[in-house]
Amino acid sequence: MRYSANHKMETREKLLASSAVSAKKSGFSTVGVDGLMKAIGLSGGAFYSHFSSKDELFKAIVERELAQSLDRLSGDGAMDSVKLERCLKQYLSMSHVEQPEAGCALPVLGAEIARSDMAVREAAQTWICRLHESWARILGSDSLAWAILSQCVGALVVARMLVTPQVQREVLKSSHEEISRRIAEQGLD
Amino acid sequence: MRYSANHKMETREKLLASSAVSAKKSGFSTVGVDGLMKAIGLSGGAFYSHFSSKDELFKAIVERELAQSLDRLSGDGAMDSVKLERCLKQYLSMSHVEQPEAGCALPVLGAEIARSDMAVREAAQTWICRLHESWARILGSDSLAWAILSQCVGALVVARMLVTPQVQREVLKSSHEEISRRIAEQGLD
DNA sequence: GTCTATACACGGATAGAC
DNA sequence: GTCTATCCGTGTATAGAC
Repeated sequence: MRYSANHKMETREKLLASSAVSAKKSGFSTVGVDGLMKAIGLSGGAFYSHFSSKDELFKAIVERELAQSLDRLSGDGAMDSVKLERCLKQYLSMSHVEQPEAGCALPVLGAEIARSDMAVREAAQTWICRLHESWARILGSDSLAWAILSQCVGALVVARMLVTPQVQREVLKSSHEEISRRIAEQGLD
Repeated sequence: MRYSANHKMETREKLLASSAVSAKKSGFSTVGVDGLMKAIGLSGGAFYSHFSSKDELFKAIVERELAQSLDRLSGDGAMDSVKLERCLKQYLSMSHVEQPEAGCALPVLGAEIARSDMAVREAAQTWICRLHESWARILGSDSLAWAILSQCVGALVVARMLVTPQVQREVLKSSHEEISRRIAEQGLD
């Protein structure tokens, strides 16, 4: 073969990483296959050697992104209140609001995932539930884990719609305070 | 004139209402001008007698939707704990999850609003801040109002990504419980 | 596997008749 | 104000050469 098996893997990985950034920046339906390929220095036609359709790419992006989020947010198993606080601070930060392309996929792609076919949503559910389980274990409460997860996602969606940095900051700070307060009340396992 | 001034107003209103439904169902960038006009029984070309561009329509949709949300969620001024609970129950319900086209625009259009130009985001900010003020007055806390607003939006975004109704219900119920508990602790003004 | 070329549908927007 | 026709760009996807 003129191209090594390794080459294909590497190209696929580059495509996934680059496409995830583009999708989080501009929305997945907005970006075209041609643009996604050009972004990694290839032509549009080469796309279909890696994915049979754009939808299949989306599923792969969602899986990759959420696996990464699980990694970032669930920690290495030993999660104490300090690490938890650091996690929250990073998620509910202005830099996260300002750089959607580098952050969590749920606030940006949530609506698009919700409109996708079953394959994508099943993938999303699997990873979201893993994320939830991880937090529920740390917090000692299934309900609280879902509530905090929702609130974090919502805070970013709301803050990103706004124009004024001060108001954005207020939104982030409010969720951060309410969550910290609730966790302090609850105590960790 | 062959068409009354009233006719234009009515057509514009029909277009706005119908387009909002389409946008909430399929995403604004996904739907085409032609489809939006056909949905109210007109041809695509007639669109530009009402809006100079698709973006201008989006701004109008956002304003109309958020004004409506403010109306639904802020109540008529006299908001007691019973009305508040009814509001939350409706927002965090399975029918709201299942029928995005009939519900709040923030969870569905939030990401698209965030990517829009300043005109749209300024309109969004104005109405979101009014909504916040209304809730803050009721709750007696700016911070709590932002936190609850974010959590409600986030819960819908998260629930809609999922496939299994039981998990969706759990997400909704968790946020509902946490919010009710927090409000009970806080007390109303 | 990647390229160029292409088929084909649909996007937003405009022009002129009624 | 609405229609039909049209311009022009872009979208996804495929075919065949290398």
